[in-house]
Amino acid sequence: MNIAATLQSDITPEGDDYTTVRRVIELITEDYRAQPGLEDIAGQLGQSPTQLQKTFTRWAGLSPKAFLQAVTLDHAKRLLRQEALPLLETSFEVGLSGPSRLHDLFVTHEAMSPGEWKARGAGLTIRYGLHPSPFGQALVMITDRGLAGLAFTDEPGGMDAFEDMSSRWPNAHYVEDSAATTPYAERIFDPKRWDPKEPLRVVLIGSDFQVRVWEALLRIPMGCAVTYSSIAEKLGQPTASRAVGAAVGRNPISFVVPCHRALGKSGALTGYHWGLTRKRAMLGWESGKA
DNA sequence: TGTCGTCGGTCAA
DNA sequence: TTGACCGACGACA
Repeated sequence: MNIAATLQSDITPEGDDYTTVRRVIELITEDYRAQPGLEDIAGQLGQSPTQLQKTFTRWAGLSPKAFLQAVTLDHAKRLLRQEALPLLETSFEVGLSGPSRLHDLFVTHEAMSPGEWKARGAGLTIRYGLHPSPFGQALVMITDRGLAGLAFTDEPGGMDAFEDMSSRWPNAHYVEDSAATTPYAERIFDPKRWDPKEPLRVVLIGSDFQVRVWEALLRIPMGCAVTYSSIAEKLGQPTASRAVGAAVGRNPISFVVPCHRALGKSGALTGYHWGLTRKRAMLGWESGKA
């Protein structure tokens, strides 16, 4: 078995686990007033509590109880209280002093020129592939300048995600090439391989305002969260929180550009392009890794 | 809950 | 350039 195949098999169980995790999140959020216990949830999924325990530990390194706690409103509010620190002004280097930062995914980024953005991807070759991830199937898109897109889907063929992404750069040339995208997928979802010495290269394709918002998101450490309005403030446009929300929503490299760490002022998750359930899952997963 | 003010982004003239 | 339209917001009753 070669190295790539080994890594693939490392990732796959987590990918399968996501189906279970997703159902659990759906159950507790649909019915959170009833506060279903572990036994109830396991029963509804046709699993034993022990099985469920194993699934969670494998997926997030977290017990189901800790995970359920991590997706509550209270927890979101706690994350926001940590925001009192001037997180967004913290550079990557300075941020290294915080322990959780050491586990974060390190990224170098460049933005496309406005001309390239207006051309809607003309002259650009985008290679893509569908890969298992802890949050369902992930559609990875790369250019020769680095990672350009990351989307999620629960559909077997992932066509919904592909159409969503390709409509952003309709003039680009798309080539299915999962051999090329596999190394990216393996790295992105494996915290053990997040290495400041070898930052992940990403290319941000968007309008000027969008790119500034996405850069701000990249400065939020793992396991932390900020509000839309605080991003607007940091950008020097304190009244633009609503526009920030719209720009965050257009983030083409979800998870890597951590749009799931942006919350409403009340701690409410407010929205997520790839589904609120996935946003909860990401926050829960991160709280286990941070 | 609902409503309403506000401000950028986007797209079509 | 302009104007219409639309939010992953936020404040308030």
